Amino acid sequence: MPEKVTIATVATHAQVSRQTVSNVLNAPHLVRQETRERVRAAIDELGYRANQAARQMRTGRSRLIAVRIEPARDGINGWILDRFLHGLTEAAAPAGYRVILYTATDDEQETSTYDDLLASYELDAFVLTSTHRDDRRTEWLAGRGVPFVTFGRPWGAPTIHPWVDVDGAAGTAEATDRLLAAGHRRIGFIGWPAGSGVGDNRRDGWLGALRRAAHDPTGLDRAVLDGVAEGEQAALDLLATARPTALVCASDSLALGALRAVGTRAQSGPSPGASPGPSPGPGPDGRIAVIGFDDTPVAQAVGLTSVGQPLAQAAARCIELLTRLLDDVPGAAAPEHVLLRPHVVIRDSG
Amino acid sequence: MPEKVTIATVATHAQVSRQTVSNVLNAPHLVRQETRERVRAAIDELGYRANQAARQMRTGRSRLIAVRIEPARDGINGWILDRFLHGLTEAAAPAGYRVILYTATDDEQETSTYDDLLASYELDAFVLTSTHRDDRRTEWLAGRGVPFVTFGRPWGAPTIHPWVDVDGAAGTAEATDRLLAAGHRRIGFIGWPAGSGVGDNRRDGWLGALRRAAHDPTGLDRAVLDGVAEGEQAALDLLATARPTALVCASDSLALGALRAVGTRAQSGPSPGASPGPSPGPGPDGRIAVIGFDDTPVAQAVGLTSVGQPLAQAAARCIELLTRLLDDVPGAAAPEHVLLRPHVVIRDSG
DNA sequence: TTGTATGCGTTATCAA
DNA sequence: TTGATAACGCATACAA
Repeated sequence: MPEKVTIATVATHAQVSRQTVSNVLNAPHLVRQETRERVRAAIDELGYRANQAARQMRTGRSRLIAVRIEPARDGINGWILDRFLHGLTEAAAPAGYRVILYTATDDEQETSTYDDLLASYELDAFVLTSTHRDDRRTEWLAGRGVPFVTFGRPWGAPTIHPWVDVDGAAGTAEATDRLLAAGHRRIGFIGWPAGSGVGDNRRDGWLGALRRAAHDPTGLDRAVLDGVAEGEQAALDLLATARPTALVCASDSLALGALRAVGTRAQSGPSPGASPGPSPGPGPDGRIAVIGFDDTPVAQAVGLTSVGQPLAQAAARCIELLTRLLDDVPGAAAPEHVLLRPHVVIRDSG
Repeated sequence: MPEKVTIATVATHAQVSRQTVSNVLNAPHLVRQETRERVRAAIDELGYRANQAARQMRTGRSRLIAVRIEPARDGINGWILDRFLHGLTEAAAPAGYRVILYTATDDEQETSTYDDLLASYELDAFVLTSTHRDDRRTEWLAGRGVPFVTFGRPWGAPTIHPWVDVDGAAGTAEATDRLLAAGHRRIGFIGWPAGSGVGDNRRDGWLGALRRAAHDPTGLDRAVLDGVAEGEQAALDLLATARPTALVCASDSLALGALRAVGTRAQSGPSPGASPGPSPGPGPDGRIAVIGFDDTPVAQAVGLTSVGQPLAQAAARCIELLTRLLDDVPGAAAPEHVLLRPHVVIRDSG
C-alpha cells in the first residue's frame, strides 16, 4: 500500500514549507517560478493529491454537487435522467466537481434531505431536475442562499435562479414544419392535458407552426395522459374525426400508441367503398406519419422519428452556470438562462 | 441562515463536554441514561448533524461509495443502470452511505480514476457494474485492498471479492418452461456469440430447460450481435429453417426484432398451398410466442413478455455485502456471493 | 461516567 | 517571496 502523501511530504521533498506548496496549488502567482517548478515536480513525482476533506474543513466547500435520482416512474424519464446524469458527471469532473446522488419521494421529503445533505457534506450546489408548477424546492434553496441550477424552466414562477432547458416548442415546431415541407396539410397533435408547463410548451410549438403556415388547427389535437394505450385511443379518435395525414406527439409513448393505431388502420385497409383519392386520407407519400418526442430507446427500436433533446449539452451548460455561480463574485451576476434547441431524429415513421 | 451547529454547540446546550456528545453518538453505552437523553434532546433541538469532513479527517472514512455511470451504449443498459443506481442510492442512505458518480471510457482510464478518487475523497468502497472477462479493475482494487462489490459475476476469473448477480440461466429456463407448459414443442433461442459470460449463461438456461424436457435443441438457436435488425434476421432465418413455435431471446432488442419477423410472417399470411395443420407452424394458441430479456420500457411499450431482473433488490444486496465488508472485522469474513432469480413478466407476446 | 488534550491535512493570516 | 502558526470539527487516548 502506498504511503499517504500529504502537503508536508511534498514540502519536505521540494525543500520548502507546507505553505509554499499550498500556494503553488491555490495561488501560483505568489510563488517564484523556480520554486513553483520544483514543487510541481515533487507533486508529480510523489503523486500528491489534495485531500478534499481537509480542504473542505478549511474552506467550507466540498466540491460536491447533489442530484436527485428518481424512482423511474416510467422508462422514458429513467432514460433521460440517466443520460443527463452521465453528462453532468462528465462535465463536472474537469471543473473539479463530483456528483453525489440522493433520493426523495416528494418535494416535502426532498427539502428535509437538503438539510441533511447540506449539514453533513456542506454541498456546494444542487442541480434540480423535473421542475414543475408550484415547485417548493426552489424557494427553499433560494431562501437559504444555497446555489443551485435547474434543468427545466421555473414554470409559472418568477425566475430567481439560473436554469437550463430544452425548447420543446421549437422541437414540435421543427417536427411540424418538416411534415408541412413533406406536403402534409392536416397535421394532428397528441399531448397532455393543459397545465403542465412542458406539455403546453410542446403543444404551442405545433400550434405555432400550423398558424404560420396558415393551416387551421381546429379539431386536430387531443389531450390525454401519457401512455401507449392513451396515445392509441387518441390517434384512433383523431383519425376517425379529423382525418389527419400526420401526427406529432408530446412523447414517444403517445407516438408509439399512435403508430399502433395507424398500423391497425392500415391493416384493416381501406373499406371497399372508399375512394382511392389522395385526400382526405394518408399523406403525400401514402401513409400517416408519426413523430414522437425524446428520441428514447423505444423510438430507436421501432424506427420512430422523434425529437431528441441535447441532454449532454444541457448537462454541460448546467455545470457551466454552476461554476460561474460558485467561482465568481457572489451577488454580482444576474441569474442566467439557457434554452437549447432539440432536433428531429429522422427514422421510418415520418 | 442558520448558525453552524457543531459538537461544541450541543455540548454547551446540554451542559456537558464535547467528548460526552461524541460518546452519545459513537458509543452511547458509555454515557449515563439521563445525560444521554439530555444530549439527544439538545441534538434534536439544535438540528445538529455531524460534519462528515471532520469525521473523515479523524477516521479516514468518507461514507462515500463510488459507482461508474456509463456512456449509455444503448438504451437498455442505460435504463438498467439507472434503476440499479436508484436502488443503490436508496439502500445506501439508511446505512449512512452516499453514492458518488464517476465516468470512465475504458478499464485503463478507470483504474487511474480510482487513484484520483481514492486519494482525494478517501472513498470507502466501489460498486462495479458490467463485469466482463479479463476485467482488470477487480485485481487492481483487490491488489490495493480497496473494498468493493461487483454487480455481475467475475466471469472466468477466480472469485476474490463479494458479488451480486442475477441468474440469467434461471430466467431463460423459466421462460422456456413456461412455453413448454403452454404446449410449445419447438422453442428457438436467439442470443449473442459465445464468449460473453452473460450471453452464454442465458443460452444455457434455455438449453437446460429443453434437455430436461427431452426436446432436441439442434438447429434451434442463433447467435448474433445485439440489435433489433439482427434479431429480426435471426428470427426470419430460424422461422424459415427450424420452424419454431416460440422464441426465447437474450435481450429485448433481439426480441423486438423477432417480434417484427413474426409479424411480417403473420402479415404475409400462410401461402395458399400451406396446410392449416397445427404443426409445423404457429404454436398451440395459433401464433408464434416471443420472450425477451430485461423487461425494459421497450418491452412494456410493445407488450413484449420479458424476463425482468430484480434490480432494486440486487442493489440492496450490494449495499448489504458492502456494509458487512466495511463495518465488520476485516479479514475474517470470506467473500460472499448472491445470485438473484429473475422472473418472467407476462404480456401479450408469450 | 465525564472531561482534557491532541492531531487529522489543509488554507488563511500575518510576520519575516 | 517565503515561512510560522492557528483553526476548521471531530474522535481518540488518557486522566480524573
